Formats: sequence, structure tokens, C-alpha cells
Amino acid sequence: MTAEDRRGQILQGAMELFAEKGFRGATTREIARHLGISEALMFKYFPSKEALYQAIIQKRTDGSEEMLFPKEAIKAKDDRQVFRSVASYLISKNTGDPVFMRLLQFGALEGHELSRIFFETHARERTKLLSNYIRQRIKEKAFKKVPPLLAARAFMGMILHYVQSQEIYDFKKFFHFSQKKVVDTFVDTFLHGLTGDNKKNGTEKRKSNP
Amino acid sequence: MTAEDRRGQILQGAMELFAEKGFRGATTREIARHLGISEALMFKYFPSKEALYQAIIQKRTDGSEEMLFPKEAIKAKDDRQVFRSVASYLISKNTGDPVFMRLLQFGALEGHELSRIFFETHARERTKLLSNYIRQRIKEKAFKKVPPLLAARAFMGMILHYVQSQEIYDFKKFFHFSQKKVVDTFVDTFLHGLTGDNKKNGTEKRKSNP
DNA sequence: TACCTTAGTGAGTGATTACTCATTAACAGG
DNA sequence: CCTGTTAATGAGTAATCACTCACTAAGGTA
Repeated sequence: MTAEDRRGQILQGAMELFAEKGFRGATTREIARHLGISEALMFKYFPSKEALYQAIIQKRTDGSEEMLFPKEAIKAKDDRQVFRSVASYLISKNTGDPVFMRLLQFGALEGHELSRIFFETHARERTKLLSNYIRQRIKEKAFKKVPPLLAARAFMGMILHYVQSQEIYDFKKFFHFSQKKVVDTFVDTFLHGLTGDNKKNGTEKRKSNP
Repeated sequence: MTAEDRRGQILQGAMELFAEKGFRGATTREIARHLGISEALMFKYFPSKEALYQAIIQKRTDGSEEMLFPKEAIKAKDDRQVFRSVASYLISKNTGDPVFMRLLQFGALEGHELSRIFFETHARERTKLLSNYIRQRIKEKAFKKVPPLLAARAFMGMILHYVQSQEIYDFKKFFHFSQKKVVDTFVDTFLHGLTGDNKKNGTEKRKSNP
């Protein structure tokens, strides 16, 4: 097997185990056995367990294309479409493949350097992008006057906590909603609130109390 | 020192270290040194590291008085007060003392039995209580027709993810809002949404475009 | 053939882990 | 004073940890 392929294989297998058991919890012996190779070979490719962990995080964060922040919807000021895109992106990115989410969560708790870097750059950047849009819409009197940063975190929190619950707390054992239902409910609630008349979409209203 | 006191002291000190480093990350030697006692004494009081961990979780979950679910506000159908109470409770319980939150998070990731039990009972129960209220208010046409469980999780997710960000991802280094501001923003947004006129409170309106 | 590079390993290394045990020290009741 | 109880410990134990090293075996080139 070529060096390149072997490197990739080790990264993949190690990531799975780190995500499952955390940095401290996953042993080098386990990882090697999981891959069907010797520990010694692993240490030929990565000089330490720490270096292996760092390579994994770096690979995933570098490869993270910018968040699907729909430029057309933003230009068109199509609020519903903007928030739907953000929600869909976050849900679909993390639900199918909770490995990276678990990895980050573990890293944050264990106080790992690179996890902190992720939160202080990527996560913060995403929140800022969304809060900028909200700030602009407030200026245009389309949104109420709320702290934009707080509102952005509220919206992303709804989504991220939901995904986290499903994948880490194992709530998916108890109930499951379609992604469309989740996105619709979260976006509609965020934009229009729970109170008010029973409208189905944001654009059309329907009288309920004649 | 009496046996009772010593037991409590060990529980407290061990909890702090488990919260900081996780079950696998915190060593018995560290815990003993942190308490200023020998490992041997610890093992006299708790037969294994596992038993110590279990005792900690049990103590915190048993002592958890029922969530401040304001009965008067519910009877009065004071939506704002209901959601404000839930939000305030969750925030103040976890912000000042993030130890238990970290403990649970670690436990969930490490797949620890008792953490799972917490989520499958306490956390689920809270969500159900809130979703029941929402379901009732939907029947009374006070709320829009949304999946009550999903709406409840959206609201609690906003709050819990916010606290988690502040305490675990260390976002409090970058910005801080007063608890009142956070509660107001989250509750108002959840009940009335971001769109619509610029009202300051749910009851009084203020014209912005003369 | 002889030689060099390189993927790959088995059998270790010292350090650290959760946990044990024989022993001490203090204090009580008689 | 003696004796029993009990909090408390220092010095271990076997197992496991991350990591190393001397060593093959398989090619490619001359």
C-alpha cells in the first residue's frame, strides 16, 4: 500500500475511534487493531498520538467549505430562504455523520487546543455572518430591534442543540421528525413566533376569529 | 473527620475533577491529591472509581428538585411568564455552576449509563412538560399549529446551547449579555418572532414611523 | 548477483493506571 | 494501664498506556 493511501486510512480509522471514545479514551493499540496494522507503523506515519489527533482536526476544518450562506437569498432579502438554508446546512451536515461533531464536543470538554480554535474561528464566524444579516434587516425595519448576536445564537442554538440531542443524547431512539418538518418549524417559529393567527406560510394569512 | 463529612468531601472534590477532565481523564491519584488525602482512603469510602462516579451522578439527580415550572403562570395562561421562568431556571442553574453540565456532557459522549438515564428521564420529562403546555395553548388557538414537541425542543435548545457555548466553548470570553437580556430576547423571539412591528413588550406598542 | 530504500512488524521500554494490604495513630471504654 | 475500633496511610501490585527499536521482506536499480 502506498504511503499516501496508508496515511489516509489511518486518519479515517483514528477519527472514528476518537469520536467514539475521545482523545484520552481511544488507545493507540485499539486504533491500530481497528485498522489491522501494528502500532509501530502508525507511529511511523504520525510521530505521536497528539500529532495524529491534530492532523484529523486540521483535515476536517481545512476541508470545510464555507457555510452554505445563500447569496441570492440574502440579496433578495428572502428571510425565509436565508434561514432555511442555514438550518438545512447545519442539520444535514451533522446528522448523517456525527463523527466530527462528537470529536469537537470531546475536544471542547477536554480543553484541546484545536477544538478551541475551531469554535473561536469557524463557529464564531458563522454566527457573525448570520448576525450581520439580522442587523441589516433590523435597520431596514423588517425585523424587530433585538441584539443581533443574541438572535443569531438563538437560531443556531435551536438547530445545533436539536442535532446534538438526536445524535449524542440518543433522542432519535424516541422520536424522529423529517428534516423538512424540523426546518419549517424552526424557521417559522423564529421568524413569526408561536403566537398569532394560524397562518401556514409567512406570506398568506388566514383569518381564524371572524 | 467523621465518616459522613469525609464522604461528602470526596464526592465534591471528585465531581470537580470529573467535570474538568471526564471520567477517563481524571485519575484517582489526582482526585486524592486534590483532596489532600491518600488514594487508599478514597477506596475505603467508594469501592471503585466507577462507584464514585455513580454516587456523584445519583446525588445530583436525586437532589434535583423539580424544574421550576410556574404553576400560577400556567393556570393564568401567562405565556410570557411561563417561558421566562423556564429560561431563567435553566440559565441560572447552569451558568454559575457548570460542573454538572460538563459532567453530563462527558458522560453522554463516553456513553456512560447514568448520563443516559438522566437524559432519558429528567431531560425528556422537562421537554414533555413544556410541550404539554404548548399543545394545550394550540388547542385554545393561542398558539399556531406546530408540532409541540419540536417547539419545546426548539425553545430549550436555544437556551441550553447558549449556556453550553458560554461555559464549555468559552464564548463568555468574547461577549456577555445580562441574564435578563438573554431571557427577554429568547422569550420574545420565541413567542412573537423576529418579523413584525417594533414593539418593546408584548403588551405595549410604540410607533416608529410617524 | 549485490545493494539500497522503504513498508511493515514483534517484542519490548519506562511511566502511569486503578486498586490492595499490612501497618500506624488516635481515641474510646473498662 | 490495656484493648478494641476505626480513620488514615506508604508502599506496593498487575495491567495498561504511549512509544521505541532491532529486525524482516519486498521490491527497484545497477
